[in-house]
Amino acid sequence: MSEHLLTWYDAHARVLPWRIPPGGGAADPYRIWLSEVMLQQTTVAAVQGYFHRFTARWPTVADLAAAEDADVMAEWAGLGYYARARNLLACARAVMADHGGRFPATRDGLLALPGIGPYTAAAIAAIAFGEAATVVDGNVERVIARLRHVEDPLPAAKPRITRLAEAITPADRPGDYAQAIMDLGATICTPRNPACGICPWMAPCRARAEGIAATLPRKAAKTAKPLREGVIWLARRADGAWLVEDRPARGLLGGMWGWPGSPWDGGGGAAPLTADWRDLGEVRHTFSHFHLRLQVLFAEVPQGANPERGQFRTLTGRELPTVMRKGYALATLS
DNA sequence: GAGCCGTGGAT
DNA sequence: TATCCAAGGCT
Repeated sequence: MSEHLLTWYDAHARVLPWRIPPGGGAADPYRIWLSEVMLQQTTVAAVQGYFHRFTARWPTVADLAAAEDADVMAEWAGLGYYARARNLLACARAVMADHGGRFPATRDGLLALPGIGPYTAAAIAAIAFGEAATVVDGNVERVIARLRHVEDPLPAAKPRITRLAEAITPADRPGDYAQAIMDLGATICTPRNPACGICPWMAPCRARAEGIAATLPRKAAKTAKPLREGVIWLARRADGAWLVEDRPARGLLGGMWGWPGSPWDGGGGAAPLTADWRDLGEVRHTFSHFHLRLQVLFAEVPQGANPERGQFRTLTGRELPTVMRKGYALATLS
C-alpha cells in the first residue's frame, strides 16, 4: 500500500524550501528541525518568509545557539506560539552543549530536546536520518481515521490512530513516506471536500466505501471563547522612541515586548506616566482561547519623561506580536 | 486528560 | 460575522 502512495508522491511532491526532492540526497537536520518547529500548528504560507529570514541570519545551529534571545524573539514576532521560539533557542543550545553540535540521530534522542514532541521527533528522524519513525500530525490523523474507518472522536482516538499509522509505516524510504502521507492529507484527503476520486488510497479506504469520508475524523466539541477587555497606553517620546515593557518570560506572549496596559479583566488600571492621553479607539484580537478588546490611549511625551514601568525603545513595529502591532498601527496611522 | 498557547486564511 | 483549522508541545 505504501508503494502506491510513494508513486503518487514521486509525481506530486510540492517544492518547499526546506524539503529535499523525492529520493533526493541528505537533508540538513538543522533546516528540517527549524522548519518542523515553525510548522507546528502553522501554515506553509505563514512559515515561508520566517524560514528564509532565520536561515539567512543563522545558517547553522551553532549560529542560532550563539544568538541573543531578544534578536530571536524579535525575528519570531508575528508567527505566534512564542514558547516555540524560547524552546528553539534552548534546543539549539542543548545541541551545542550536550551533543557536540549535532542533532541526535534517533527519534528517542530527539524527543528529549525542548520543543520536540512525538510528531517533530518522528519527522526529523524520518526525513533527516532515514529512521522508519511514524509521524502523526493533523493530516495523518485525518487520513488514518478515514482509511481505517475510526469513528471514535479525537483526541481520545489518538493512541489508536497512532497504532494504526505505525502498522502501515514502511521500512523503505521513511522520509519520503512521512512527507507523502502528510501531503496526501494536505492536498487530497482534506478536511471538508476530500478529492476521493483522485486519491491513491481510494481503493483501500473504508470511510470512502461507507460514504462518510468527509465526516471523519470526529472531534470533541470545543468550548466558546470568552471576551476579555483592557486598556493599553502608547507613549511616544520626542525622539520617536516608544514606551514598551518586557512581558513575563512564560505564559501568553511570554518573552515578547508589549505596551504597558491594564489587566485584561475589564477592571481598568493606572497609566505608566502622567500625560495628555488621547483615545484612539480600540483594537480587537482573537487568541487561541479568548477574544480580546483593547482600548488604545496615546500620548506624546517629553524627552525627559520618567515612566513608572517599561523602557523607551526605537521600534519598527515588526518586533511586536500581532496584537501589539495593531496598537502600533493605530497610533502611527492617526 | 484537559487547558494553555497565536495567527491568518478559507469557508 | 463566526467557525474551523494548520507539519503540536508543555504543564
